Amino acid sequence: MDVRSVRSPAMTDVAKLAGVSHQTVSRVLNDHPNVREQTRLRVRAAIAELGYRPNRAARALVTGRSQLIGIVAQNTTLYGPASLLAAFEQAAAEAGFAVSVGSVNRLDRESIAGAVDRHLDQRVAGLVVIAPVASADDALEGMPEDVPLVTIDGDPARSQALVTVDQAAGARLATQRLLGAGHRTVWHVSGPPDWYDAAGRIEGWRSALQAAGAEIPPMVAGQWSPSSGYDAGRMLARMPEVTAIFTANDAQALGLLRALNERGLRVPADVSVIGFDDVPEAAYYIPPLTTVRQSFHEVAHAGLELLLQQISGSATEGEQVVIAPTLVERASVAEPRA
Amino acid sequence: MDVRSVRSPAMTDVAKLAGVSHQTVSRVLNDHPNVREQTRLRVRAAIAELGYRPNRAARALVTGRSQLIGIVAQNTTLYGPASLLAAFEQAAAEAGFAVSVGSVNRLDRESIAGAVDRHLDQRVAGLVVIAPVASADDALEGMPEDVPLVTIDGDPARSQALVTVDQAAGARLATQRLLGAGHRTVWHVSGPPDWYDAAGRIEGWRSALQAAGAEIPPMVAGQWSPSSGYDAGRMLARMPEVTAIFTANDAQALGLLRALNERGLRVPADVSVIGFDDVPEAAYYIPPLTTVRQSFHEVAHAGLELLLQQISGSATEGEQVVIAPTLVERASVAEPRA
DNA sequence: GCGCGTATTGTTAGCGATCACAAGAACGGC
DNA sequence: GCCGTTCTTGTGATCGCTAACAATACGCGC
Repeated sequence: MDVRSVRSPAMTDVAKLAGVSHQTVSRVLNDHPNVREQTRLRVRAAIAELGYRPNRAARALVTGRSQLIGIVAQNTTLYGPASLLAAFEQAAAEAGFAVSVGSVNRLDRESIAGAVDRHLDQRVAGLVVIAPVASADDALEGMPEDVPLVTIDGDPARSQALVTVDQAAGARLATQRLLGAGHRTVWHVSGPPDWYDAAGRIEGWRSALQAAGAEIPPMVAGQWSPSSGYDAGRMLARMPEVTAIFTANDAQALGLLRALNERGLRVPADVSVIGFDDVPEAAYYIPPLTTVRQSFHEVAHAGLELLLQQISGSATEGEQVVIAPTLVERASVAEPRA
Repeated sequence: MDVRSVRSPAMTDVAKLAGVSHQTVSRVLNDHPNVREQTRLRVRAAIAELGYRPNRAARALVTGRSQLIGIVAQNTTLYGPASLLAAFEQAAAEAGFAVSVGSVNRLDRESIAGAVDRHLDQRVAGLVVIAPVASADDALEGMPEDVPLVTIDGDPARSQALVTVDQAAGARLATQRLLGAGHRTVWHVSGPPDWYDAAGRIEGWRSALQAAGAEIPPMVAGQWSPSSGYDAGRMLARMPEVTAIFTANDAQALGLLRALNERGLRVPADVSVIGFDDVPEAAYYIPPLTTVRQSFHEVAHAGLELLLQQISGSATEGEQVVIAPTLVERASVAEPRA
């Protein structure tokens, strides 16, 4: 009696206590139909009494699948990826899956492939890859066919399961808002054009101008960083004809706002600005930033659902989900001065 | 010949190809000493030829330990936690470990315990818990003794392995900088006082004032959010005697800057401000924010090292590591007006 | 009463690694 | 030439679970 077992209880211990075979315990655990209600209860009681928890490694060994979902993301320090990651983790936890992260520093083929490989090592049940540039998509080319895969932000032209945000629609929203306020045209500080997101926003901006019959000014090519917004701002501040600017993200807008401020230009009185992302700080920029919000929560949920469908084998081939962004009105847009 | 095996190769396949027993393959894989060099090479070649990768589930089953590290964090959307997570993931990957995240929404006992439990289910090799408030520490009380555990930001009074940033030192740095610029005293907008970080910053601020013989003004209690900085700013802006403010983090400082700006106060000409965190955007606030930087990279590395020591059994009892923050000078500090 | 289908439970055989132990080879000392 | 070490390799059991199959019980129709 005094000799307490050091190791945690296994299925056979539960079986012994409940007076059944270990297989019956397994059936109860996996909700198999053909178990008598009374037996099921007895097993449940034994499980509770022993504080038994199934050994996932053993299960993974025999089924060949773990309850782990791998996620490959880049630069998870930034607001966007970090939010996506958090949303994913939460959604997965609700579905009984754990999430293993593999962040990469660069989005080249090699880095991505390495991260994917590490996850495959762990025998993940499925894989989510955030592939915002073509090179990341490319790295997925040689993937084994049999592991469920969902791509986020990837190339819609590929036939994988994919979740994206309709960047062009968001850009159109922003551009139309500025045109609607009476601006003759809208300037755009872009993100790195090899990113799908940036390309989509450029396209949406262009198409909205075109549809409105407005002049299409040259695009100012930038990066995602505040510093590139700052640089663009210094340049645009010298051009009096610039009265409305749409930036590819909020960080850029922050830098832009500072550059305009330094040059003595007031936002929105002199220049109107719209960003993209709706980071938590955007409401406290000077002035509060009107911006486009993309719901990472929706993206994560849609992505997980697609993945779970594949895992359970009920997947429709190459399904794609597109999430619509929305415009968040704050105080950085006004009519142009007469 | 044409019948290609569907399943991935196992150790016995490698053994057969190399003409040795599976046990010898295992020895090569685990770098056991007593294997003849020639044999080792033959096995390595066979491994490469088959593209063999060991099955972690099988290994975990027999050893009782996975190559997974669990990490419990709150609100991983914020810059601080997100950075810590990313740094940890990277450090762990270098050491051959995968990282499983469990974010929690609230820091109460129950949430933390739940996240810990889910990780224990996965049979993690070790656990990192970010425990910035007492309730999180409390949740760790009932933890099984045998799983390696490192706490980040926890209570130094407890005897666990712990990594913290010396918040008080950082606050002293900021306060002394402002006093050094000639301000009679420094006001402080605090974080939620039940957070260890916030408490440390309050204490450092107080002690620096005390040491300098400066008057200690009432503390303005805030949250971590920009809105609380904004609220504090609106109040402080009405008080002409306020010339120097130290905020508990950069997000607060952002809100504060906007409130001051709205009231027509210039920073740093009228009021000097120092923040805490050095978020990437801080350099692009208006004006660029002088702030205190804590190196998440160092924290993560120290934490992982402590954890790996425990996992390998070479741990010194209850070791604690303290990381020193540094001051980052920008443009939000100046001498007070005469 | 016999046969058959269905619900419930048990038995056995792996999954793919590690561990403990044993066996054979090589080598030096007497 | 025999014996005891040390180095190297192999054998068999085992981890805790699920899958496949077997066995038993029960009910029903003829």
